[in-house]
Amino acid sequence: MPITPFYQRIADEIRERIKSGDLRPGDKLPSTSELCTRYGVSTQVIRSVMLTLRAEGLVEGHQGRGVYVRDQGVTG
Amino acid sequence: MPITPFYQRIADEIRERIKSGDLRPGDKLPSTSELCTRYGVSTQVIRSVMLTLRAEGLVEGHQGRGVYVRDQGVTG
DNA sequence: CCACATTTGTCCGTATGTATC
DNA sequence: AGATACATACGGACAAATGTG
Repeated sequence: MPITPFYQRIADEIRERIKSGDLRPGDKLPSTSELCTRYGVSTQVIRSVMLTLRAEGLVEGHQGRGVYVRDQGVTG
Repeated sequence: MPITPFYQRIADEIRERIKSGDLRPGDKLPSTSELCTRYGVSTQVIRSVMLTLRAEGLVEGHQGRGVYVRDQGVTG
């Protein structure tokens, strides 16, 4: 049984929080440094998480503001 | 007008090649080091490209073998 | 089965740019 | 002007799977 890498576990957790409604559209995710501290990983791992979640259309990042949960099922 | 980052340009190019049929399901993409040399970027950039393309379901990587174009529209 | 090269996967540390507050 | 915060990129290191000889 393969071990799950950090970036995937974190992505899974955030994805589940979004799908379960714990995190709703418009909600702001914790900052990158906050997530780094919380999970004990580097910024690269968090970047991988956000890259994945963005590609899936679940979140969108804004420089200087933060990363926000998108309205699910909305592409524009 | 924003400049397009490397990882996004490379991802766009590969994505277009897949959607246009230039790269077909089952085709093997060039190796990571090959792409690094070709585009003059680091492995991290290529990793970001593959992470994005994988999240989009366009390709799938296999350790020791390579990255292959997936049958589009097939989830399993 | 073992040794080796190849290739993808994962992670760390650091630096710089740009946008927001 | 400064602090905060996301975005991009480089370099280095090690693990795991595969194919070849």
